[in-house]
Amino acid sequence: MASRPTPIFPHVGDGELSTVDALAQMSFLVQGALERRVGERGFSLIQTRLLGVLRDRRPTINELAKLLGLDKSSVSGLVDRAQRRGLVARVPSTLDRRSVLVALTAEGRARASEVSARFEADVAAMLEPLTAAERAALTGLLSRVLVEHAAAHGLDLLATEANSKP
Amino acid sequence: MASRPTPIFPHVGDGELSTVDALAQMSFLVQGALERRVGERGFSLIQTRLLGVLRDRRPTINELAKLLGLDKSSVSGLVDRAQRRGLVARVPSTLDRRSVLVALTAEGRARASEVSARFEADVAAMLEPLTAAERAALTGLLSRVLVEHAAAHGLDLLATEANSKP
DNA sequence: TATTGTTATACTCTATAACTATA
DNA sequence: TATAGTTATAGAGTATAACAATA
Repeated sequence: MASRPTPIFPHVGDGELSTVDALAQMSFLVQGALERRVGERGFSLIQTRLLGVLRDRRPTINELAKLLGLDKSSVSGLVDRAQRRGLVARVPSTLDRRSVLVALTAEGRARASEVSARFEADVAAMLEPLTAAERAALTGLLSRVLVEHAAAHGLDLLATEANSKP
Repeated sequence: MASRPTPIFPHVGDGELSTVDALAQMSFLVQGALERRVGERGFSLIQTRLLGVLRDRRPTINELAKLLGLDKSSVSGLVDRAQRRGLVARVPSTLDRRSVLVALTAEGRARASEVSARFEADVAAMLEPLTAAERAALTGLLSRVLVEHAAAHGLDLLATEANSKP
């Protein structure tokens, strides 16, 4: 109830939380877990996302830029660094000789799986204080928010053309 | 139920979500809102956090490093850039002449308030699909998770010494 | 000797603008 | 002409190591 400032930074305190505060703090907690987890493995968050999107896609640089919300020149450098580490490969497109397709290597796929398994375990551990019923309730509430938000914003977190293309 | 890969990247899809997925996606959504919001104002997330922690503190560089989880050299540069923009000031400590205290300027305080108000509004808007009772339930569940996590990890998200010092 | 803060250096990440090679 | 990708450049953000001033 106190007039504590908005937790723009992580702050797990003692007082009552507003829903906004609780959500903000939870997001910092989850993101922090992810960053720490990938950092242990020598990855950045964006490199991890790159590997993540490549798990079920083989996009062009341009498509990657839309998927990740970055400029194509940023993606070019991102892919350079991942390639230098043996995690991805550039495959020339046969349909359009200007394009290159970016694909995971076996090594990259292995690393992506490791990191995501550990991250899942971290988040699952955070949820242990809740009973199964409570977890289900939480999932339901969050899903409602996510689905409504996606509907209201036309899935603005994803460049949807690239995604809906089979 | 499908074997969709872990959403290491934002992905608001159509299938059922696990609690871990829902939480991860929500955290990306919230962080994305924050990044977009502060980006509009020409701020980075870390600059915003810097302003945030300074709202009720006047820490040394070292204390800031603990609060933000960064090396002191990183904080030195961070403060340099904020100072160049007129958002913070370095105040020489009278107790220890090696130390400097970092304080918000009036301008910095104004910017911090603006950004946090807008961010709160964004998150509140996301929660609109829920009834008041549902929001209360969500808050309760998230608070439980946050409090248990803080207890289990000794508040590892904060450098607690600096915080518990009045 | 130990600690506080800065600086030098190196790397990642990001964007804008200019360029090339295809289309 | 327009598009796909790269490169050049500039800047923020981060860490490690070496340093000066103070304790």
